[in-house]
Amino acid sequence: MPVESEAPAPLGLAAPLLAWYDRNARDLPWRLPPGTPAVPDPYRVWLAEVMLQQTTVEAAREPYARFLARWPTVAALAAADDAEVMAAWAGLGYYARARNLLRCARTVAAAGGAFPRSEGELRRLPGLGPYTAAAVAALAFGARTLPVDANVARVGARLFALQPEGPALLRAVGERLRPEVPADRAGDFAQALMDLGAVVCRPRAPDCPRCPLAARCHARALGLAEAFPRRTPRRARPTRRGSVWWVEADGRVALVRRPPRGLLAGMLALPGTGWSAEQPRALPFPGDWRWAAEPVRHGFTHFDLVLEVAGIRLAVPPAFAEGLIWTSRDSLAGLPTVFRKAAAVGRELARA
DNA sequence: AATGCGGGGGA
DNA sequence: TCCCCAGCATT
Repeated sequence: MPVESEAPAPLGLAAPLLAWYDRNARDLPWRLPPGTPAVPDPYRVWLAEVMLQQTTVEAAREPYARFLARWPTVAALAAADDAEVMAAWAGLGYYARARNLLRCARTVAAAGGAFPRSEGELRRLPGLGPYTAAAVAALAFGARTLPVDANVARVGARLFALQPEGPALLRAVGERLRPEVPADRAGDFAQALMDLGAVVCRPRAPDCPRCPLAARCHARALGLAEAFPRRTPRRARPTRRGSVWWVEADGRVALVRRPPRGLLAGMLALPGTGWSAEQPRALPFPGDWRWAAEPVRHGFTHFDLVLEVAGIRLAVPPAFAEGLIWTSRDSLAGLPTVFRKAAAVGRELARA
């Protein structure tokens, strides 16, 4: 007998988990009720999964509805203007997702308009990593695989009292839980684990008495549910400073397009200085400027930004920089959050 | 394996 | 305030 068939026997987690899910599934706009025989539209699943990468369910609800209404099919999205999609993504963060969203839509549309069904093929599309490829395969196509997100990783870490962190934890959880995936409800199994992680097996104060898997949970048995998964200490975020300028003329304001790589790549922005540790107030040209009394503060992933805001209103639009985009003062919806904050301040400065 | 990449919701 | 979220691409 070959020794290869070392696949661990299922522990029987699916039955209690799915029974719990059938009664407690969250009502989410991109989800069909548990046990629904018809699989959902792969386009909707994919759109939701990309939007939910490192983004909370609550933050994704409204943008998801907006995107779906505006671009109801992958063909519609593939035909959209880049700037329009980037503007619609403004405020959601991680803007590489929006660029990859478009690249992926165009790839799929060019290939006939149907998403590939296999996890391996999905994995090659722009913006689909291990998680999203598995999620689309399981949720949209019923493939017997398991997407391991932060929820599933936490549930698995506690269930098996796993010590590893980061990518090693994701692998360990996948290896342990994948054999538990039932062939007929792979998508529900994944979503059940996610809901369990979000609602019961929470990062803080897990509600173990309500957990259908509590009797099988090793961390719970140790009285250490909240200690898993191990938390990696975070580094302190440095502060950077800079200035931005609200330059208004004839009801329009000067914007610029940020470079295609790096932070806020390709997004609209207010013109201004670069950002560094120590950056004094600076202006692009002399004039009757007003400085905001308080700077705008904004936290990014790895640094905090303190932005001084200067505003001026002129009779004639000045050409003080390359590539200025003169935009209606009242339609700045396409700005990332940091510039939306600064614009609100600048508009007031130029009003007086 | 480590790092860069946003923003917000909830405690 | 702090923590952490339906991760991915790049190095």
